[in-house]
Amino acid sequence: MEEKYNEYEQIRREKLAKLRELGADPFGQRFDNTESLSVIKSRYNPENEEQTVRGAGRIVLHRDIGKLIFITLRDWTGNLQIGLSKQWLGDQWEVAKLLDLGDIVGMEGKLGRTKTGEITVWVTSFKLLCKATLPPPEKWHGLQDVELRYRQRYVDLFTNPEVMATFRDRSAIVQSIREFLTRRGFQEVETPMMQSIAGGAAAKPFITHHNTLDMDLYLRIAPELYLKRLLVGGMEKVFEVNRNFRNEGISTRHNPEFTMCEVYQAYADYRVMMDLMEELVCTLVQQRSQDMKLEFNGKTIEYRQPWARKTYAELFAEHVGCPMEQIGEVRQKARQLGIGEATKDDSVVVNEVFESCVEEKLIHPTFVLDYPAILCPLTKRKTGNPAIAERFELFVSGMEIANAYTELNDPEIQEQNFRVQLRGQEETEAVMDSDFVTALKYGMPPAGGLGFGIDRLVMLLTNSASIRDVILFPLMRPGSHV
RNA sequence: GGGGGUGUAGCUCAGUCGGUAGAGCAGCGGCCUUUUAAGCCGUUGGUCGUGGGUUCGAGUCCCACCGCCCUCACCA
Repeated sequence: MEEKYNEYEQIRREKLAKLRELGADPFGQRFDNTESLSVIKSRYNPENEEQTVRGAGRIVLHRDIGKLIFITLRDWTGNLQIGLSKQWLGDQWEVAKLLDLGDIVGMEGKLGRTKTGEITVWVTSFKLLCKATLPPPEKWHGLQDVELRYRQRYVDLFTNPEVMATFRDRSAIVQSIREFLTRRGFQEVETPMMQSIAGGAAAKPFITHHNTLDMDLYLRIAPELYLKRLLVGGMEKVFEVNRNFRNEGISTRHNPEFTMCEVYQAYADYRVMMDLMEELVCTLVQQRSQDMKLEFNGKTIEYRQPWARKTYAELFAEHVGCPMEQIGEVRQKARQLGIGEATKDDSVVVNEVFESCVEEKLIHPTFVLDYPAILCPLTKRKTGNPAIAERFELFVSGMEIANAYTELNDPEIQEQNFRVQLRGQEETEAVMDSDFVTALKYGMPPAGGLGFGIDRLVMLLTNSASIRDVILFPLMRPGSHV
């Protein structure tokens, strides 16, 4: 198939041939014994300007002033200026003159400074490691087009250092979470991503098909029911960090695939998980803020402990203005809010009013506890009050960050809750996970369970307004641009 | 799915009342051995998202469609 090259590509492809004539491989080989550019920079010592250093990176700025070329190299630790002089390079000078923005080079030289004080590697030899045949975006503004940034994240990463920083942060956060839990004796496990029954949450699943078994499978919407099977099996403290898939709307807070951390601890309850969550997040905040305050969406969030802990009913009365039990008033409020309440159950109306009146008010970390039991089919009821479930959600900046409960371990109630849930669901999803009920019949210790979305937590910790800014390759429709 | 916004050179962006398509960066040619978004001189580059329509004439007005962003709805 004949390919069409634009002006830039054509010119750079011509340079490939020139480079080969000069004996330079435009798509070079391994380049060993390098140090990162920021380390090289930090090694500068005015007492010793003869240190030999070796590094590699991409050309992000290029100033050719004739017989001397200044280049700013970038690797994922930072930028470093190098100077290439005709006087020092001999045969390689011809190659140096063919270097372009975007090329990747390895170099060796003496670490010194220019007369204006810029730390600079005076290059004694270099190797072209990869010729870029497409030009990078504009050097000052970088890549701004949001669509292109998501579709061509590889360009976004090397042109916009703050994007690289966000994803390095994300990686560090996930690592810290693993360390935090592992240090407390939790064991990381992996449970099925492909499930024959999509359980553990109420979301629309993605469907896929196994050819040999000739059966449909669901990409999981939650790992919960498998992790609790492990509690039955005798694993006492487990967690899993992995993807969930939900076939629902996309927004600044929702991506169809997202990363979830779920944690289960035998012999605990939701209050234990509340303490665990508070400590975990504070540990993460502490690693990036001296005063336990972080900016998010233009607001300063105060993470200093202790965090607010309020019941669902308290918050309802406080922000809606009437007790949740007074269903007549609640329904009136719902109508004011434009919620079509007529055909809905009381509990659903109450919850919708709660979601639209209360959640957005919870800016600083707030645990909302003791939800109406009807909303919580997998949760143990409060002792002495079967209408209330031992469940909490954590809100920060109006965003649901975590969801946790004392796990229901009574197989009879569980089966009953499943049956209630099945009513009113579509046929494809209406399958009872009877094996899970069987597991409970063998006996699951009382336990606390906790789930939190890694992506949203990373948003908070990195002050990212959209979930797409913390997911390397957010889902996009196939585009025609690229 | 509804509402609002947006799409112009490789990138970042202007484009007035409907009247020959613009700048900066990048590129190409030239000068330059200490530049800092290097500078100076010259210069190439366009299916104005796509398809229709109105008009003597459309980047601009109208209709439809496509992508993206925001928002609402949906969302245990």
